[in-house]
Amino acid sequence: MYSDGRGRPRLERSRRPGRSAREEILDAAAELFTAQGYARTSTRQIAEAVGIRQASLYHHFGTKDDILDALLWGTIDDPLRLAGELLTEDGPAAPLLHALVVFDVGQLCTGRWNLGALYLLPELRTPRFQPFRLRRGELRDRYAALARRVIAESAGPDDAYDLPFRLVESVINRRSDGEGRLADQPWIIAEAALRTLGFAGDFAALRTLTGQRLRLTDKVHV
Amino acid sequence: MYSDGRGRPRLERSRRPGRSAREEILDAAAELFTAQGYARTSTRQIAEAVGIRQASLYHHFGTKDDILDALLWGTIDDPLRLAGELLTEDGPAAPLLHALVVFDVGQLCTGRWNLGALYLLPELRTPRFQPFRLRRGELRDRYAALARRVIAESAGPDDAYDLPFRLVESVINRRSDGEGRLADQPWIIAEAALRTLGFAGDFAALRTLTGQRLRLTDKVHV
DNA sequence: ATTATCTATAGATCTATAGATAATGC
DNA sequence: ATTATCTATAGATCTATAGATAATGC
Repeated sequence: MYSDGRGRPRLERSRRPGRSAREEILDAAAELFTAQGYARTSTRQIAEAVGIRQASLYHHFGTKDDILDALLWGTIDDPLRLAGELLTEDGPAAPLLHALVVFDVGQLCTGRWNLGALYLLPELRTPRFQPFRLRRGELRDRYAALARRVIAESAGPDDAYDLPFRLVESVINRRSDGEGRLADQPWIIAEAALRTLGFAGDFAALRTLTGQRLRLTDKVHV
Repeated sequence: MYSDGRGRPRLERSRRPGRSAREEILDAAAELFTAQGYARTSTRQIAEAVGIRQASLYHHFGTKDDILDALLWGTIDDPLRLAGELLTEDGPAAPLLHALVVFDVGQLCTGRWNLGALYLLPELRTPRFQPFRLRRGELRDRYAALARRVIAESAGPDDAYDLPFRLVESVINRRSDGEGRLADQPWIIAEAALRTLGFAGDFAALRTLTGQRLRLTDKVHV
């Protein structure tokens, strides 16, 4: 890896966290894209937020949409892998879905920027981002698979299988609207997701179970 | 009202529904803004979709964002008024919230375009659209007021008051993702909203009640 | 006279490329 | 030699305005 002190010096001191110029750019772009949207954010604005010249961005990213693409992929890996692991487990599905929701909402709520807002950008509907859309569709499918198991166990409504995923998405809007204590959201949403599926078991027990499980996987994954 | 056959003739025949040029423009802009977003839709594209020249738009709207503004206000009036009326009613709150959700989701699902997607545009966070944001905040507050009544009646979770509104919003994403039978959504979401509040009553009875109520208000409002 | 369109364009962007420059590494 | 920055700019937009034109209404 080259990057430390190589190349012509910048005119300004860096203003961003991140070990490399690439990370600085991603941090600045994340702030601007989530706040203003993609189209309204110019490459000049991103460069200014980093403390470099507009053209210098193109040493690290080939095009503007490569920056958005890099941000998007960074958000999907962890929940997708966790969902895949949980699906392989036997036994009651409610604790599995509970843990997935708590983890995913936690990630959406605690990030430095509201990266989930990137999923709402109209640019994502263009062909450029189809690979990402497909990958996110896989995550939605895994939510649905877990949800169907919970419905079967709880004799819940057959048509509710998509709601847990949608409830998780809803925290993006909530965070954009600047509402509520975000720290509570994972537990609120996880409980609500199970309720929509007809689950009426012991939520307090689920909370402790999920707490244990995520502390465990924390060490492995995060 | 002047407009029929007055003014210089267009070069092309109109391609859009709508009695006035203004309505044609709004229809074209609705299609393009919901599909591509606001920033990526040029005034030239809108004009082409109508069958007029780009500059002719400015006879009907002062600026591009006046077009978006007009679309937004057209979506909020009916649900806001219905929510206000329902809040004045006494008796159990569950049927009131049920009716509001069914109506609102129905409107979001059956429109010619997915107008709810306009709420997700990053441009809405600019000061230009603050009046609209405030108005939509009122609708959210009315949902929350009804939800709190349902929670009190059902001994549900105190922190779930925002979820019905968020579940209604979720059909926007669902429709954007092109998923599921939209005709079912009002009933699915209304039931789910009540479940998140701890309501465990007779959903079949609620469906018939809401059916009657909305057929009634249909005659008055829609 | 009034209205709704048209043509033409000013002025302000914005992305990406070309090529120079100032560091470090070998 | 390699790297990361810089300066300068081409080329392609896009919004909104100015002013002409072709209808109808009075």
